[in-house]
Amino acid sequence: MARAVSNQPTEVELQILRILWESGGSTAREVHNALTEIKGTTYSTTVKMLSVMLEKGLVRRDETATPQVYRAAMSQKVTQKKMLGDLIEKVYNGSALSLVLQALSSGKASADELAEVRKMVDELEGKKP
Amino acid sequence: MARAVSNQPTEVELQILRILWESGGSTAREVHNALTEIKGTTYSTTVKMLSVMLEKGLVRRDETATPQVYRAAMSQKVTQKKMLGDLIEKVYNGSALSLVLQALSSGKASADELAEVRKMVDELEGKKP
DNA sequence: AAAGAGTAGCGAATTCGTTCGTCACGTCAA
DNA sequence: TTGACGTGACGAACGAATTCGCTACTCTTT
Repeated sequence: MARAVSNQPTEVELQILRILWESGGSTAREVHNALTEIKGTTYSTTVKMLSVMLEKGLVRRDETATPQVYRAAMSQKVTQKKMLGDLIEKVYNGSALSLVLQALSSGKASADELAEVRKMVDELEGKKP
Repeated sequence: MARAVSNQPTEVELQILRILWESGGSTAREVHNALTEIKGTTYSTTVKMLSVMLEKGLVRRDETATPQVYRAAMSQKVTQKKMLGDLIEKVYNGSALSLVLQALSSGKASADELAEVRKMVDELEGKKP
């Protein structure tokens, strides 16, 4: 048998989604121009990927426009939350806390960033005292 | 052409690793017993997966023991960090901060957990005043 | 109208992940 | 010793992901 279909976007799909999130909407050509810089694949591949993603519902397209314009079907934020939740579930045994602690202790956080995290914690604690 | 090999463990591989992390080391039979509860696959499949993972270097095995004992080649913590870093890179455009903020704002954090996060922030700030 | 250029779609080819059937071997009890 | 049983190794098979070649259209431009 084969592996089950993942509900998560794959590697390349994610790269394309990032391009679309940044642009807000692009033609196949525009997506290709951005994609080929990091992947070196052909135009044909890009178009195929877009059509696959269309079938999966990952992107929508405006067919009235010429050339057609593609947009991400889901916002970046929603997608991030989904994938984050998935990681927490599958890799952190459902513990968001240990993920957060590990992300912080990775040592990449600047003072400013730590301050932001603190602010967020303050806010959340204010809501449930 | 086909897709490139990912350096990250796949879905099933991850499930097996979690079993091994928890047990600290198991025979194929033991892994299978745990795996079949969530997957319903055959013993043959489990053994095959283990041998694939052995080739990939995801697990080691003690061949002197009978039956052979498998252990995860990498600690859970290291694997988590790798996968977390990957997610940050590919989904959060390299910003650990936005991942942390999103994880916190998901609203799943209890008061105790928030306190732990605060403690971590305190510690980190203490190191770079 | 014919040539040129870009857009879109289809299907084939390739590799990976996953699953399983089957065979070979070793051990242990009857 | 022989038969039952568990362990382990292959290789086949299938679907998913990815890549690309080729064809068909649609506009321009000459």
